[in-house]
Amino acid sequence: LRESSPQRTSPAGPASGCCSGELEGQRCPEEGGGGRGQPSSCPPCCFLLQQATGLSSPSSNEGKQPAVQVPVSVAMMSPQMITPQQMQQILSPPQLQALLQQQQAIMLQQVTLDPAELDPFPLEHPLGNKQLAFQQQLLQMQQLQQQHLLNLQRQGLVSLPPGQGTVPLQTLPQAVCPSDLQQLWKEVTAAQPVEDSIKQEGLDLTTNTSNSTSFSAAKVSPPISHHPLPNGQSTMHTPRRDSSSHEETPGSHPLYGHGECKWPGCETLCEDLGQFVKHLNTEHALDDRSTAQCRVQMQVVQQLEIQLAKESERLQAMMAHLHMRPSEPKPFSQPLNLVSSATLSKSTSDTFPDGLPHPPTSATAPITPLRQGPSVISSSTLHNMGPIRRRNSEKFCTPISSELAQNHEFYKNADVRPPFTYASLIRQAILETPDRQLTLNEIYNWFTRMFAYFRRNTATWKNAVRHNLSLHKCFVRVENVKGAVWTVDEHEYQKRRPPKMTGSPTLVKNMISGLGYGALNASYQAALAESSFPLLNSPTMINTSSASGMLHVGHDDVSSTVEQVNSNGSFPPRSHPVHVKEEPAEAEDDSRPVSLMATTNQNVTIPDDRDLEEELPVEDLS
DNA sequence: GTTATTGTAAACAAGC
DNA sequence: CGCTTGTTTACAATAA
Repeated sequence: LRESSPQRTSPAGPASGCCSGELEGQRCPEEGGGGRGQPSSCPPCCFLLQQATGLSSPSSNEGKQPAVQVPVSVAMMSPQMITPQQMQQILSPPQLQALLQQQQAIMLQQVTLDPAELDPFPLEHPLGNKQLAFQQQLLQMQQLQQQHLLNLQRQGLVSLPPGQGTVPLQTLPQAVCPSDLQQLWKEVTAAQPVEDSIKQEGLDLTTNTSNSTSFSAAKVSPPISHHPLPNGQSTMHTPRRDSSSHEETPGSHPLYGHGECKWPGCETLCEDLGQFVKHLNTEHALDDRSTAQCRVQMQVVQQLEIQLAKESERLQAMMAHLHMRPSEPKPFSQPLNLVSSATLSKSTSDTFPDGLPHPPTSATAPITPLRQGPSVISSSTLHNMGPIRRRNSEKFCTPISSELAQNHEFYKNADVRPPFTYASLIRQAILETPDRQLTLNEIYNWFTRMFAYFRRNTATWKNAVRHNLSLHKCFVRVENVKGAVWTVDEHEYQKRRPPKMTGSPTLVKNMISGLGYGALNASYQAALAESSFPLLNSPTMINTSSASGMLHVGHDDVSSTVEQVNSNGSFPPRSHPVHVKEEPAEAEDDSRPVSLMATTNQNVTIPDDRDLEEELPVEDLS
């Protein structure tokens, strides 16, 4: 019966027309154009999927595979034959993990130890393509592995702190040094090994860099790639503005410098710009070779961005440790438009008419889900790509507070629906405040502040918020002197929650079979902590879970940990459930100075949070 | 198949 | 009158 109605039936007659249009745009990222229940049509998840499959064009590598002495495995098969998701279904998590690691190690060995691969003249070397295949396979394997880790997180079994996800990928720049990359370029230039893959994936670079920079998403899900955020941003990060600004400069070209072509692997000498342009149009025209080179460059950029994100995080941790304030903004990894959630939540918790922060303005900050997303977000985020109903709601070991602590920057920037129920989010918003109470408008502000997703379609989700507030007994409306505030009856909230893992032997058993004890222990403790403590999880819990033996956790999780310290440490949880605020606490902006350091870096780039308190240009959808 | 949960839409009322 | 806030109902989708 459900299949018979391709569209979501709306009971309302006349209103459904206009709303459906808006709704369509809203749900497009989740349901895609292929209809409900088709994961392949969900752009974000497919993006990750394609990261693991399409980037390296395994089909083309398949033909070159005999040159590589890699054991036959499903991982090396064409994605047309077995997708990573299918592979994950076929293999158990430890099997998959081991498989990926094994193949990664083998390929690394091949790439790094084979002297022939270091041939400085790869143009004539028959193994050039092989190395390209290696590196692409490496990328694929690492992305697969990363996705697998995310999958583990989605199951709530692994607590992946920020930066952790980048660790496997970071081995790549070490294995593929810049010289290798240059060599790689020459190889691509010499041959056209990825010709098939390009045709296969339909990479279209005709629209210049805008498409090329977001090709990963474009080839997977044109809707989302062409679906700008309200502020005009693309959901994918686009360094286009940089290049375009270069191109607008007369007499210069981003690919031309010091009298030579800076096209990767080219270095052709050009006397002047005109000659260079001619050279560019002739030697680097739109063809398979150029697109292949562009693809490789994308991968390089992606790797560097991941590296940058990690290094930035490390810098923040270092500066936090040294009690320093970052001396300079981070224009790349830290969009200027972002606001410290903790700081803003403090400053806006009670004092209106502030509250609504600016949405990221396209003029100043390209959104960077790629940069922060894959390396930071836990895989529960991936739920948004699936059916709408797949909300986390903290049922399985993924505490919303820790999830948000780890990924709040991602949610703040990426137009991705948070995998939590409205009730969970509302509760989180309320509990984040020192008084454990918020007005409705403040809850709205929290939503828009914390999630880019909620910066549009305000009518829809605000209605849902109000609906949830009224519907759930756990939300208690308390009349205040200045109006009404909403509080959380934690007892009621806990009551409505389903049983935890402790009461689900089957789940525990599955987890034991699927993961090591460490992860189980971590998630178990996390679930216990989440269920036991009504308020935010303690950093101890986070550290404990992070210290699981399965995944290494270094100091990279300091940001999330410190942030939780801020959330809890500065404002110890109150034992009494509700404390009706009698008057607004307006002078709390500086009550948590550490938060400026502890939350992510963009805080420091914001001179004043109140600058972001204008009304959002929401409902931009036409 | 049933039930509970959740999201969405909408009607409605009260207050400002 | 318009907006916000709050309540309620209805329905669909999903998971248990």
